[in-house]
Amino acid sequence: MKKIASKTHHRGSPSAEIRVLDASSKDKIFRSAEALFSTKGFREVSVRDIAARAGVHFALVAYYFGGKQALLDEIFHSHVAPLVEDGMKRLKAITKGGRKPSVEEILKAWILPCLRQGEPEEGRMIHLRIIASLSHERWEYTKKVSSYMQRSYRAFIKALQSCLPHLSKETLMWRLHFVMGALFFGIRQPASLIALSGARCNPEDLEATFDQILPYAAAGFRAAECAGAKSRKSKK
Amino acid sequence: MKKIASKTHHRGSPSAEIRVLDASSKDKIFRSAEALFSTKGFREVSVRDIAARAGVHFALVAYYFGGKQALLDEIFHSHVAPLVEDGMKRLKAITKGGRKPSVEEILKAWILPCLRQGEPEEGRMIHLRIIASLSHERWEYTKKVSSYMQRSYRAFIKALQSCLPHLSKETLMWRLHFVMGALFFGIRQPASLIALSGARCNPEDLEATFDQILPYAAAGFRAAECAGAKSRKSKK
DNA sequence: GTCTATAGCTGGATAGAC
DNA sequence: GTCTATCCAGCTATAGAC
Repeated sequence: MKKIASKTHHRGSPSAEIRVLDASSKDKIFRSAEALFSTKGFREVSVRDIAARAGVHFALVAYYFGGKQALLDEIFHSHVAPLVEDGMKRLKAITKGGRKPSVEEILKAWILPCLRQGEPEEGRMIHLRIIASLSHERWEYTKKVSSYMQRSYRAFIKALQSCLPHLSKETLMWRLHFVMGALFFGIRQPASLIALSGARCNPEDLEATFDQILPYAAAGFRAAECAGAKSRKSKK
Repeated sequence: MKKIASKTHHRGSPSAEIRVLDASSKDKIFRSAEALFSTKGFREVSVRDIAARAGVHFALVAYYFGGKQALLDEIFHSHVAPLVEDGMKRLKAITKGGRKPSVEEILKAWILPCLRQGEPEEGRMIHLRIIASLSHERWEYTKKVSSYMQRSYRAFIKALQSCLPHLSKETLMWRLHFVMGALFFGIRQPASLIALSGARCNPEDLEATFDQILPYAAAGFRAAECAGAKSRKSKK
């Protein structure tokens, strides 16, 4: 409603990058849906809620996007794709010319895109919450996120392997999974830590989250392989 | 339908501990609801689904439990309370007589109740999924979990503090939060790691999860305090 | 204790007026 | 491009028959 320098969210138009003065109804719906989905998830939010928050009629959701599900898909894509791109870009930057980065550097390149470092404050929280909350809700989206991430995920595992060669690939995968869990959980459930810590820690402060998770995760990655790791790779 | 040695799930009856041959309709509904809520969440599951899976008529849900929400509350309570109890018991056991346990021991006491070590296999996954999925869905339940956990949480933080005295309380709180995130995420979204790892790691294998997370988290806890931790305790 | 029937609500989609 | 009116599906809950 106030700031209107918005990216278009259409995958089909690579030409038009930034379109100012685009606070059309369509745009308002899109932003409203982002905000609501990110806090409440998909099922909890009705088309009517979205329209109400955007100040438009709910019929317009179907008119512009084709339906609730289609709207979600568009939002989802617009958020996941840059995540992967940014991660790959950062990884390339630190491995340029065969250079071997430290664990910290690699983790930083993995974590920062999740926290959308560099983006304007207003959209950052929404962004991660979308990913966290949707992948927590709908199985299809977990699958989608995973398949989107495959490429960058493999590259990161490879990088980690070359700087922690004594660890098995499986262990590295587990540990990277733990990092994602810590990030997503913090962002999806800030209330939990806020309540338990008596408001002394706040996961909504993304800088603090980063400062805290990096040394913790880096040290965790450097831990020795656990005893039974190889013997029971996948028991089930 | 097969094994019927079930605990009663009524908080009001502390006397009757185990009641065999209780595979009544009420019990079937309860179990069915546990299974469905744990995999799909609350909103995604209808009373009709629950009844269908239990093989009874959907009207019975209201008859026995008073409604969908009340059923959920009962399930929820029956799962969270033991979690806290078990954690406290384990913590007491390792600190008995003023003994100072290691980080590993403390974390073990925190993690194992979450994974319900010692319980029969069939119910373990359901249990944690209930907590993870509900606290991801409804804000009230995050609040409820938090308030239930306050007591044991504080005790654990205190124990950690006494064995890692160089770390601030805030840092310990962050790190314990990361552990919970890793656990919950793994259990709620096993598909994610399974897909990304090409089925080489499986978070549904709770023993593997434990083996993997313990050395990782313990090493993470031992990491030095991050530089900016004190200065920007809670910026926001 | 169990099921039928139904009331009453919410929400997504759409045809058509403006 | 926007809104009205309406349809229809699916849900919870409940009164009352068996």
